[in-house]
Amino acid sequence: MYSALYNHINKFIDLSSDEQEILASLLKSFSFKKKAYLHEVGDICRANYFVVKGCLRLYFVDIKGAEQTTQFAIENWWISDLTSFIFQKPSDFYIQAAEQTEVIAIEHRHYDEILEKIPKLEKYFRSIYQKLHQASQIRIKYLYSQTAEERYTNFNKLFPEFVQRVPQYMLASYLGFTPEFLSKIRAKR
Amino acid sequence: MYSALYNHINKFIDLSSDEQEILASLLKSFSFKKKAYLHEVGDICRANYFVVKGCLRLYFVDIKGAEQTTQFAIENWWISDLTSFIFQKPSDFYIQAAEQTEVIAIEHRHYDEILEKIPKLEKYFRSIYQKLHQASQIRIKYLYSQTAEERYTNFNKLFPEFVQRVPQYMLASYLGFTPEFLSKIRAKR
DNA sequence: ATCATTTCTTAAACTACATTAAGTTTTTTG
DNA sequence: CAAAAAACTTAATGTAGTTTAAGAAATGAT
Repeated sequence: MYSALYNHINKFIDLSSDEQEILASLLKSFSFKKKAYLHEVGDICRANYFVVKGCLRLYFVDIKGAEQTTQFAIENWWISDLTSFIFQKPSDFYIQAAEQTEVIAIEHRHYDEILEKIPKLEKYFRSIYQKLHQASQIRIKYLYSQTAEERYTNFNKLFPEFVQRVPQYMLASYLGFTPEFLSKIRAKR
Repeated sequence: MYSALYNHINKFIDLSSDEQEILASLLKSFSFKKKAYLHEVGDICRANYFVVKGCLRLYFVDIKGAEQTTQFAIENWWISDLTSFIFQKPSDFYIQAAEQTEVIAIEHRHYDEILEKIPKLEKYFRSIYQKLHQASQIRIKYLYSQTAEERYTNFNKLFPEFVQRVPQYMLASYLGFTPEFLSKIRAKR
């Protein structure tokens, strides 16, 4: 039970078995079918989700009605709409399963409690958010320095397996262009 | 000494005076003139910087030779090239003072030490990185959903004082367009 | 105050990518 | 395994924003 998360946590800190037990009492597992929603626009993002198996995506629908995927989370990554999660206010985003997905969830009412009862986890989450911030800095740099085609080529080189996992239209919006343009890029090869 | 930082930290946690003393022994203050570099491309980002007064920017020079500003930090924000700072490897970025700026610095060799000696600070930095991640999520959403003109109008509405503080060419690149286009937008009004 | 430097503006020509729309292929479901 | 739904492709047309280049205005240094 929850061993995927324990293994991940233990890469950063050492949890005693007492602490593991406390933690276990405050977690929940969920399973989502492909295309199921963890929450929709207007809902409150009730939990911070750790992906055990599968793939989630965070997206919104823009003014023209197009889905814009802004984040993916695969195995061992956390995902949530943080603003909605922290302040428990309605989200502007959807979180959807891009594949059949198993998650471990920390619900909002247990988030502070977990950190109070197991202060060591502050270090774990500090590390997690630090990594997320690092990833953002790199992503923003790519968005600002490369053309659409370069972003695709580069992403494909860095994460070839991942590119196979999700529909192209999700990837296109994540990389900041239209599915039609992605087709065009691919046709060139 | 360092009171700007203590005040900020105390919004998140309570530091004892013992802890403040330990912390003080591991911090350094620096002052930078407008346009001075905290580090340049190829240098290692030696410290994580807390802005006491003034404004810093993180930017890189793209393949066409244009400066792309990817982050600003004003009073009470932290800034660094995290990848370079954490792994102590050469940076792809410049960090430059956009104004005469006073900072408090945590140098890399003291970063882990500070967190070990004052574990409470894990919570502080968890909160800081959590906020930064939240800001990134919002920023990415704006980048993906608004036109250049909307981004400018919106930013101007949210941070009117800040828009006055930095040259337009820095703002233009931060918002993802050229200075010429910004002039065009402004001419419309 | 004056000169040099930096920043901002204007406008014409250009281009990377979006839009629209129709057709094709692949995947899902009963 | 057939029908429906979802995902992908192609191509013509359109446009938001870039590029280039020159001049004007603001700021800084002596």
